[in-house]
Amino acid sequence: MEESRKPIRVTSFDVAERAGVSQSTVSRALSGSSVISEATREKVLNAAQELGYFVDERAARLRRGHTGTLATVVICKPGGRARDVNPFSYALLGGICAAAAERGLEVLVSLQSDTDKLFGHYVERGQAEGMIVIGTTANRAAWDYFRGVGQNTQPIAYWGSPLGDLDWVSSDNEAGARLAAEHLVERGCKHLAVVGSHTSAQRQFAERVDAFIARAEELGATARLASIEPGGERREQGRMATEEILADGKPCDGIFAVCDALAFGVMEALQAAGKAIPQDVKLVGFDGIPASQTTSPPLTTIEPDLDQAGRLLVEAVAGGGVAAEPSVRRVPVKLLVRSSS
Amino acid sequence: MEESRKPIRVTSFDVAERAGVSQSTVSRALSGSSVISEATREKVLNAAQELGYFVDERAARLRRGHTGTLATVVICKPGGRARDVNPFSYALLGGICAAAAERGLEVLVSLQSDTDKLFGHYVERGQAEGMIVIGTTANRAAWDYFRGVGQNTQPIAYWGSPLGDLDWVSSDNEAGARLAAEHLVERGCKHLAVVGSHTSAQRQFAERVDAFIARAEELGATARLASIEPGGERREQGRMATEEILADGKPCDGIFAVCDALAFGVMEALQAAGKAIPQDVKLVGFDGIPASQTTSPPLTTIEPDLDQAGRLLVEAVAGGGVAAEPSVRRVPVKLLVRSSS
DNA sequence: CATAGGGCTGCATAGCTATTCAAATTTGCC
DNA sequence: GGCAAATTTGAATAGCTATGCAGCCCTATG
Repeated sequence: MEESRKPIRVTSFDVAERAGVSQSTVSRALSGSSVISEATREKVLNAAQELGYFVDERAARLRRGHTGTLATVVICKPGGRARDVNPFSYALLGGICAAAAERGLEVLVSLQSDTDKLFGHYVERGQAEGMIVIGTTANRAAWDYFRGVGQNTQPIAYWGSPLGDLDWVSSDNEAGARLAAEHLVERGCKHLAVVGSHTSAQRQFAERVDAFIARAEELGATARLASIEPGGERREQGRMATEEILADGKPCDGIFAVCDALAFGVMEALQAAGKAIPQDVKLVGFDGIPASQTTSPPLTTIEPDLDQAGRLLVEAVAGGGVAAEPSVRRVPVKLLVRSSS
Repeated sequence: MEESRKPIRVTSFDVAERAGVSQSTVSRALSGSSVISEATREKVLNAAQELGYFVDERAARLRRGHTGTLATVVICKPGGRARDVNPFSYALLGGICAAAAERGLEVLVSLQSDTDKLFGHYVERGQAEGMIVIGTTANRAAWDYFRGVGQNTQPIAYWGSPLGDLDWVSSDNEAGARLAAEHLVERGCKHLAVVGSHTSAQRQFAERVDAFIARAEELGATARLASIEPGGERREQGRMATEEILADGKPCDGIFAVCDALAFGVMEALQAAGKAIPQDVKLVGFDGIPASQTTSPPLTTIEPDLDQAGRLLVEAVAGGGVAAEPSVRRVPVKLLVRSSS
């Protein structure tokens, strides 16, 4: 019963015949070429409409030599479920899709984690004109692989790599951390702590830590770093770092967690120790993920503009002036004041 | 300075020449055809490697007549930011990507909200062999549009439509609601309430409500529906419905919110009224979004398996036996017991 | 040794569009 | 009215691959 499976495509020749013109004219009329007279264009448009014609992108792309597509790779935790992907990555992906749509580009998405199945040759295969690689996971092998891909595939942009020197676009970590410090001091904190780390593998975190401490001291507060243990879950890391802060006896009335997931752990530890938030200790996070709204109290946080982030990434890949400005582009951030501070 | 921009592609002819065979042999060797001898395949593979050859998918797809691609449309709130897209939609998208990858398919993603820019003719344009349309937003015009698209575009599957009769795949609402009822009764609740609605536009919710009430009564508990006001934010809807429950004087020691976002509002209202969770009132949500972990107390919820959901959606579109089983496929759910119950 | 048959490979082509170049038509102007 | 210029259209082709068909070579069998 493979009967009516005859996908006889309506081609531009069919449209041409019906409109009484040539195939070239159809092509030009439909792609909006200005050399076609209005009368002819109308005829063609009608014929196309009546026949239910759509341009065959397969052929068009072969002929044009490009696809108008951007490949986006999301690097995730190996063996994870769809639910385990960081909500931040998803939201950033959303920003990329929106920005690409603004420029009339399609987006090809691929979640990659299994180190033995990595693939990044979309440009070489003619499936896309550029690549964006994002993630929040320290899947070293995967990032290394895509750094390698980037050597050959020119139009490429990264976000969130743990490799330190790879990102083209990132949150404005300095501005965000300064906002956090200013906010906490303004709220009356004198003795601050920042939960984060200062390794080269986490340049994002390091930038936040440095800027926070610098700004806090500038404003006359003390500020110390509570380093997280490498490996393990963020929440757990936050909890442990906080316990350390509480244990060493030094006063602490304000904490900046360099990402929201850490802040959740901080909150847990503080509340377990009987500290009231924000009365005893004020808390600020970073990233503005959705879950930061539902904590109790809701978490004050630094929110990068992910639509803007998407735009910068897409522009870096599809735009013209990439080479002109090889420095890291910074995405503006906003202080979201909620009840934890 | 447009000098060295000469994208002289390495073609299969180049590989053929280098390997000393014909282009057809190259094509066959690289696509794993079994008629090629091992010796020849090796020669070809080496030549391809040395030349850095990649198949030009543009040409291959034109020739083959198909693309191995699935278009996925995420319907969102008009005018929203990337952050405003429901985390559930994102996670489901992740499940779809994973499932597609399992079957060797590419995924083309597009977020759509602006009613005047809707587009769903990826199949007709030869960009994909099928479509998946998902969302959690009652963007009527958008859903209507894609229902129309589905009339002509055969391989299509939907999730989350408010149109009532459109979905091909959905959570196992009945099983989930029953689990919730059983759990609450088991925990000692006698007087239950369900926060949700019973309109045809929200078939998902209605199914959960019905199954919950039926199962609760079966187990000897009372159960009543607290309807949410149409329109407005979920959290707010949950808050208001809960206030109603508390106001009418009837006893209530357990609440089932038909989605997590509603549950957040319920929690807020309960705590504002001085009710302790879970001591005074136990609470269960539905969806298992990440934010349900960070509430205080963490929310017990019904979690659909989104990887499985992705598989069912992809199978519905790419698999063989679609027509054979036109009924709605149900995605298994799991009770996630946390401290709110 | 002759022949059949199986295993591999090459030739030629189709798939549909965008675009170059030349041709045809119309317009403008004296 | 006639000619140059401007506008609009058409014919032909390239883009690269996958595949049907035919042919080649080598082995096995009688």
